[in-house]
Amino acid sequence: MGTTSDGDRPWESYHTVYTNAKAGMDGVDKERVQRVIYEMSKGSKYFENEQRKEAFLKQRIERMHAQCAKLTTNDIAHFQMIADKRILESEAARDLSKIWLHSDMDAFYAAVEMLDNPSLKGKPLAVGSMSMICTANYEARKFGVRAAMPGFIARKLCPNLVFVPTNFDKYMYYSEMTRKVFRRYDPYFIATSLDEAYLNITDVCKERGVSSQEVAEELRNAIFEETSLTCSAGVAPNRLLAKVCSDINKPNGQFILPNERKAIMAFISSLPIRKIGGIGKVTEHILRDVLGINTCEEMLKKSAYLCALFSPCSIDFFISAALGLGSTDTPQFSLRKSMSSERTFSGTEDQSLLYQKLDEIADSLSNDMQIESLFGRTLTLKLKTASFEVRTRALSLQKYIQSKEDILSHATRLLKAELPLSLRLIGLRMSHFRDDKHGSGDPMQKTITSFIFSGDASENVLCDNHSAGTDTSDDPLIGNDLCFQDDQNVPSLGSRHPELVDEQCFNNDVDGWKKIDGFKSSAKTDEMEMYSRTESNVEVNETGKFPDNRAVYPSTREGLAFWIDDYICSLCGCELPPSFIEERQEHSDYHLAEMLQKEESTNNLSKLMQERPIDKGSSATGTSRKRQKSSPKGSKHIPIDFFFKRNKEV
DNA sequence: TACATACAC
DNA sequence: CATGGTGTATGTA
Repeated sequence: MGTTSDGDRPWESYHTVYTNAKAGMDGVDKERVQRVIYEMSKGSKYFENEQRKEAFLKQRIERMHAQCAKLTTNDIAHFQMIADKRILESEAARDLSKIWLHSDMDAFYAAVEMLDNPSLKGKPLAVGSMSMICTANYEARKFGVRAAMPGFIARKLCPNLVFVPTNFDKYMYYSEMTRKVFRRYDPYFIATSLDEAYLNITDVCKERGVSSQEVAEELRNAIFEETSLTCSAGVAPNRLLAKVCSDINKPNGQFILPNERKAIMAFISSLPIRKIGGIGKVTEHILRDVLGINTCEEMLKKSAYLCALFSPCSIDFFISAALGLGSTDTPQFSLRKSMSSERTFSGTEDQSLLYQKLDEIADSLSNDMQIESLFGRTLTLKLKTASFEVRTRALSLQKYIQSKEDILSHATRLLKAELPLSLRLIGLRMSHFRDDKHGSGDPMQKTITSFIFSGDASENVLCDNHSAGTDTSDDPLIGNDLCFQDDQNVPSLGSRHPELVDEQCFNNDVDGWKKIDGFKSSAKTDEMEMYSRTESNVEVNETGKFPDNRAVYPSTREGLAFWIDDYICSLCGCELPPSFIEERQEHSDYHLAEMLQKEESTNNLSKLMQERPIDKGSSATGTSRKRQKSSPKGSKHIPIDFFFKRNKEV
């Protein structure tokens, strides 16, 4: 490893996240792309920081290498026994009884923009700004333009690149249309972002006596007919594999992996580990440089070394993935663990300016917390220096806070201790939320939430989703351990009683939601859509930002197709059994009132929000937790509680 | 608890 | 000119 050819071809040693091949990048002149990226980056503060990080990674790799070199034959035999045991245990837990479909929209944001403005068709398009691109269409990808790449570099690669700023309200509108289709195949589908979702199609296949391939074709056709957008799908016995499969024939394609161990092993064996969700640039680098691992098959072969170098958690993740195992259950919902707000600005050391930024961020965070009725007791200040170094400073309080004043006073103290500094980003995060059963009010809120959630997560509203489950989301970490993520672990958890929910697991798959994005894919990424705030935010927050979606796009709400299948609210996804007649009426009234209010105060949303923490139910994403609030007044009577499983809250 | 990392999207 | 924002998990001290 060392210095490859830094002298002759320096660009080869500058590795960025967006230089990996993804879907649509086949005919790209990779060397030219790499060279342009290097030339445009060289000498910048960002570049220097990347070099510094690479140097640390190199040291870490060398340490691990040395650790391997010290292993004796005996050590290796010992670790091999441990590895073999884990492999047997994991294999014994293999579940081939489910059929999961992962749906991934093709270049989602860019596709929506082209649909909205047909004159963009055929032109290379990037959604985002000169600083950052969220998604590029396939025309642009031919030039090496990709999500997560700064716009000014993309323009160098493709001088005729057309830029369109993000319009999240549009993406949410189209995303909702796709979710209406998903719901017909799996009412409990898991939306991980605006453009991705996991559907358990086991029952659909069984009940209709059709193959998973037919279901995938039908679903993709339905999405195309109803949205004029294309998507790719992957079908496999678990979510981890389904996700990998949806990338195989992208765009506008599908790949079905049968529920047969032999087929799975043949598929996974030659699969580059980087294709697996949870294995990112760093983990890939470490496994390749330290152990020569590039594929899942090699990961199994080197399992003894993995056991010698990583934590149990990480080992389980690696072994599971190498065997093609993954989560097969539908996760329960989980509660939000933190909420944050951060902003990048042109670097400055002007303290009054920095305190002003802090004020804005505290205000933003406080507003978001009010929307979900959250009170937290740990505040974390995040700083990024002008040289891109990131620092965090945390403080835990005795009492739970939410107001801008409380947040700002503590944040100011934290910041003051760090100055003087030249900064380019300031962020605030609150965590350790009050469990409050009713922090704000209605005791029922939570309950309801849970309900809601059940639906799919995502989407809707309230829900949060996220968490629970498993899959992918998280990642493992690397270091020396990573944890696994998904599946594997999950199996056990999954098998527990869903009723109690455990939440332990969390996250994962589901999560997507929050972010917005859509990105996806291909190997790593395709689009990234960044954004952030949850969908809900969008709705709510939009306030300031967008004009109110509904006014522009008839979102679901306007359609008022309130009760899907007679029990699922089409606006927020909440489920109320048919017998809850009164409650449903109230719930409908709530949405109606909400819409009316919004219209009245289209421009005052922010104010509105502050006054009523309620959030409109809608939002989606949010994670759970308090979000619930949404329930409208309906809560009055409703003992709905017992319908949900309630979790713990943490 | 505090902080740093990795990762997803 | 110019390299994002939100959330979760884990390791380590």
